[in-house]
Parts: sequence; structure tokens; C-alpha cells
Amino acid sequence: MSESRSAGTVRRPALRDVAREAGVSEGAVSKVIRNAYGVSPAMRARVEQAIDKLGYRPRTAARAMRGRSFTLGFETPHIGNDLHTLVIEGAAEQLDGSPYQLVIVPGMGRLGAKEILDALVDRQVDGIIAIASEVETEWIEKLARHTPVVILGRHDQSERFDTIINDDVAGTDLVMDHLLGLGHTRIAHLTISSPSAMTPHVFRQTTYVQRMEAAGLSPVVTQARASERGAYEAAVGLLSGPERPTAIFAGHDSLAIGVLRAVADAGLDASEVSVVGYDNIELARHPLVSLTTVDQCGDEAGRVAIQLLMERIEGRTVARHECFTPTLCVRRSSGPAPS
Amino acid sequence: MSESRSAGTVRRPALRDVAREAGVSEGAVSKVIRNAYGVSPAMRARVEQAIDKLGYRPRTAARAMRGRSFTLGFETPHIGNDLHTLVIEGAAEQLDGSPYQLVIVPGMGRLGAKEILDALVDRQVDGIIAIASEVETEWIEKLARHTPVVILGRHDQSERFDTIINDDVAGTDLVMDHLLGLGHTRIAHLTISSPSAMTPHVFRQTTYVQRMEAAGLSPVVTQARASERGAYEAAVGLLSGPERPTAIFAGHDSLAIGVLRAVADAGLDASEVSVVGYDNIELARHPLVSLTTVDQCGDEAGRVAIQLLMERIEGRTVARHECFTPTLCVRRSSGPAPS
DNA sequence: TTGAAAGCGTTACCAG
DNA sequence: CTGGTAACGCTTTCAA
Repeated sequence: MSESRSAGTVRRPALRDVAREAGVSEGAVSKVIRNAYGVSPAMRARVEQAIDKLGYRPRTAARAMRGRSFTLGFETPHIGNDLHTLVIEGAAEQLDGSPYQLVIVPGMGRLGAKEILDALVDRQVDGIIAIASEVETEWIEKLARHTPVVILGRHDQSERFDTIINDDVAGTDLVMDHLLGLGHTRIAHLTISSPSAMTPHVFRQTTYVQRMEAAGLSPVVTQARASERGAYEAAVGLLSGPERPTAIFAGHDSLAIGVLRAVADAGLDASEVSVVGYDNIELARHPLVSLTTVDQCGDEAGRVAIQLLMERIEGRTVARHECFTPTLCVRRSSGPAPS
Repeated sequence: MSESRSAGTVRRPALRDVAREAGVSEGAVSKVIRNAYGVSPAMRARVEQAIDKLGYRPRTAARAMRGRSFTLGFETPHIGNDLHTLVIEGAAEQLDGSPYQLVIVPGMGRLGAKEILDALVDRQVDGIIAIASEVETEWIEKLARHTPVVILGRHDQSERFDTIINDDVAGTDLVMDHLLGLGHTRIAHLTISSPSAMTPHVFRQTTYVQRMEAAGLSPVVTQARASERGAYEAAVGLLSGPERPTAIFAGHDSLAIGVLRAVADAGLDASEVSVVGYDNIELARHPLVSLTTVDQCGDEAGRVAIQLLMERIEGRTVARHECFTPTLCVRRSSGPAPS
């Protein structure tokens, strides 16, 4: 009947081939691979045997055209960020054994968040986990109209998409309690230059200022380019000034690492200048660094992000906003204020 | 004629909608978005205007069904690996401005290389960059029959897929020249447990042994679990033994970091025990760590990987195997042998 | 329980 | 240069 294709099986088998092999209809095969209702055990067995024999795997693109791509997307400005790595770890754990796959489109400083998100939408992912700190709320809301979205670390709560944040006020309070308790009075804060509103850095800075003023101290906020090097340069300036701070609270660990370098270069150590970071990246716990910092449990955030997306995929329409409480990890980079 | 859909534009516009809006055929629109031959300037203008107006973006899934997904896949056992991050950085740079996107499917210790590669094939990526050190050559060759593949760090050269490696013999020679030149005689090598054949670690170890024997010295190879902690524990053993080595060459930087920790914990420093790593991860250059190590220029590898894939996509069928020559970065973790 | 057929959004081929 | 049309591989009605 059908012409035999003698050229060999160059082409990946399609559902049609499985159906032919098993002597059933395509619809039946589709039901089997989806575990759908309405297939007799006998037919299921036949089909599964044919699937094995041919090594059949459904193509995501074809499925996507009919609704689901079984793909979730993660947007990150730059992989290599330890906190995001931890989030991805948690997400992967939560996804273990599910038919969904997580894919990451890395920006690497070349693609903006919008471009990445567009790329994910083009690929019709079934849900998106994003940082997108520079993207306007309205833009994300438009995105969330057709694709479930969870944004990490954004403090504004939209009705349209879910968010997961860390309590940055509580985290900063932990830091300030710690430093003030150690007797520090000249505490400087190093943050990234021009952070977007509603981002964690703004909350940390604001809380820092409030706590300083509440303690009757003068806040000193220094901005640095968001890199270890930028922090290094800014810290060199801080340390060479007339009123050298006895403690520096950095907006995140990468900055803190730069500060530590400046401290070491200036021939100082933790007994003279305490340094505290935020994020608890892997490097922070290394004994050669031993940075006091705030832990945000990114893996838990990753797990919850997946759960939130799954709920959305299964029909939830009202937004959820999760907030985690951070903890302080005291290490050797901070100590009593010098007397 | 056609019933008006009053429900609003919930649906993302399709090519058909653009065609209708511009009053041209679908084929014409397709040609415009692909910059294909045979469209008059006037038509192009009309179509582009319609595209802008509707905010049209082609769906990757539909394109994939016709041949290309404009997606390249990266398989990594675990993101967070600095070397791979560097490779991705190079790849992203090379891809800048092209219509192709790079997506990463992270294993995170839960997905094996084969599962990840299958996931990429399911998504019909147009090319794959992979590590896949644990996957049999035949398996990869079968994969490469339908999808261009570049494997990083695999020393066996297949006819079917491209490879990019670093000259691990030359790299190890650099390390040994350095340590022997500093007068070290008790040099231990720490490597990961049971590395697969043809992987970089095997070559480093073999070269180490040859160089030791050539110098009339006794090689000491210790295996550790492939983690900073595993290396720490192994190094503690090495350092507490009767014949303490004066230098430890670790198979890669993560191991070396663990060794450094053990050295510090034992109250020793670089004047007593030199430590050398391999990879030049970011942490290695930090002044608090300052690890002597071998740089593999992963970003260049990433750029070349993309080039190789593009060549394949454009028709090349004969395999290419690129080899890069590493360089030694001498830092403070290594010094003259104690007298 | 099973099969047939329509349709998802593109591309590529072929007439006009 | 332009428009129609047949795929691509899957899911999902709807009949039998």
C-alpha cells in the first residue's frame, strides 16, 4: 500500500510511525503518551512496545502548537550569580520527575531582560521565573496575561503575577543589630549605583539609614558599580578617608568581596574594619573569606517558584506573593569595634 | 465575511493576522520576516508596518516544525561551574545580534547528560554544545546524526561530531615546570575519583606521573570526591602523613580551593605547601585566595563552539577538532620549596 | 474503547 | 513579484 521508504530511518520517528507499528490510530498513541483516559490495557501495551522499539519521543514544538511546551523558562541577567544558581537548584529539585523542563536563557550582559523574556515567549514556555528588576511593572503584567510569571526580588505586588521576595527589612535589621551590638558607630553602607525602585537594594539602604538615625548615628551611603571591582574602588575611597568607618555593610556579597580585598590591600583586617554582605554566596563560607552575611535560602525560593507556576498552569488566577525571612550567618569578617 | 472576534485580542497575533492587516498573502509576510528574496520595497514597508502595529513575533514552535528552531542548546551537569560560565559568556558574545538563542538545560545533579541532551533534542534545537563526559561516544555519534554537536573537553576525536579541547598535556607541563623549577620534589597530585577515559583529568594525571618519573621522583596520586569538601578531606590526609608533600597539584580549581582550606586549617601557608589548580576560576584571582592555576580561556572556547555549530548548520559535514593552548597564572599560592 | 479529521503557525513550493 | 496550498507532528473534538 504505502510506498516503502528504503532510504533507512534517517527521520526521527513520529507519532504516526508508532501508530503504524502498533497497528492503531494516532489518537490512541497520543492518549497513551499522555496517560489520558480511554485506552485498554492491551492497546497500551502494544503502543508502549512500539514506542520502545522505535525509540519514539514526542516533539515539543508540535505539542507547543497544541497548547503546552512542557518547558519553563528562567530569566537571569547573568548566570554565574550564586544566588540564582541556588534558586535554579531548588527549582530543579522541585521539577524532578515531572515532564516539565527548565531552560535558562542567559543574558550575560548582552541581552536585556525584555529580550530574554521575549525569547522565552517566542518559545512558548508554559511559565516564566524572572528577575527582571529593570522592567516596568506594566510590561510584566502584559506578559503575564498569556504566560504565568513569577518574579523574584521585586517588592511591588501586582495583581497579575506572583512574586517571591525576601524580607530585606528584616535582613538589614539583623545586620544592623549585629554591628551595633558589636559596638560599631561608624558604619558605612555600600550599594549599587541607581538601583531601580522596589528592588531589594533600595529596601536595604532605606532600612540602613533608618536604623542609623534611630541609633543617633550618621548614615554614610556610597554607591559603586555593581561589581567586585567597583566595590573595591569605592571601598578604597572609604578606607582612605579621614573618618574611616569601622564597619562596612555591603548591599550584596559580591560587593562585600571587593570590600574585603580593599581592606586586605590597605593592610587592615577584621579587627579594624568589619565587613558584612548579603546573599550568603558559596564563596562567603570559604574559610579564606569567611564573610558575615545574610542568607536568603534561594533554593527554597526556587522550589516555591515552581510550585507557584504549576498552580498557575493548573488554573489559579489570583496572585500570590511569598515572603521569606532571612537569617544572619556570622563569620570572621565581622568583630567588635576597635576601641 | 469573517466573523468579527469581539472578545478582544487575547490571542497573540499570528502571521495570518499580519497578512490580513497588511492586505497581502502569508507567504509574503514570511518572506519579509526571513529577509527572503522576492519582495518589493512597497510590500516590505506595508508588512513591516503591520508587524509593528500588531507587535507580531514569529513562534519558534511553528518554525521548528518547518526546520529550524533558531535555538542552540547547552548541556552542563551543573551551572555554577565557573569554567562553563565563561564558555557561555563567549558563546553569548559570538551569538550577539544573530537570530539564534542559546538555552541552557541545567542538570543540577538530578538530570544526567543523556536526559538533558534528550530534552534538547525534543525541543529540536539546531545545535548542541555539551560536556557529556560520561556519555559513550556511540551515543553522541547517534545524536550527531541529526543535530550538530560540539563536545567540550573530550579527547577522543570522532568523525561525527566536533570537539574543542584544551591541551592538557601542555597545561600540566606548565604546572610541573613551575613546581620543579621552584625546587619541589615531594609533589602530590589530587584528582577526582574514577574520571572517565579521554577526559581532561586522565590526561593531567598521566602527564603528572610521566613528568615525576622523568625527574626521578615518586608520583603520589590521591583521589577525592569531586567537590571542594572531598578535596579538603583528602588534603587533610595528605598533610598529616609522614612524608608531607611540599606541593599539591590539584586536578581543578575547586579541588585546589579545598586543599587551600586544609593547608590553612593545618596552620600552614604557601611557604610550606605550594598549591596549584587548573581552570583559573574567578575565585582563583581573588587576593584572599590568589591561586596559581592554568587558564583555559573558556570564553574563546565558547566563541569557537558557536562558530563550529554555525558551520555545521550551514552545511559542513566533516568533523573539526580544535585544541587550545593554556597558560599558567602564577599567584601567591605557590612558592619555592622549603629548604 | 477506538478511529478519523480538523487545526495549531510557519515555510516552501508552484502557478500566475 | 505575488498569492495559494500542502506539509510539519501533535492534540482534541466528534462519530462510530
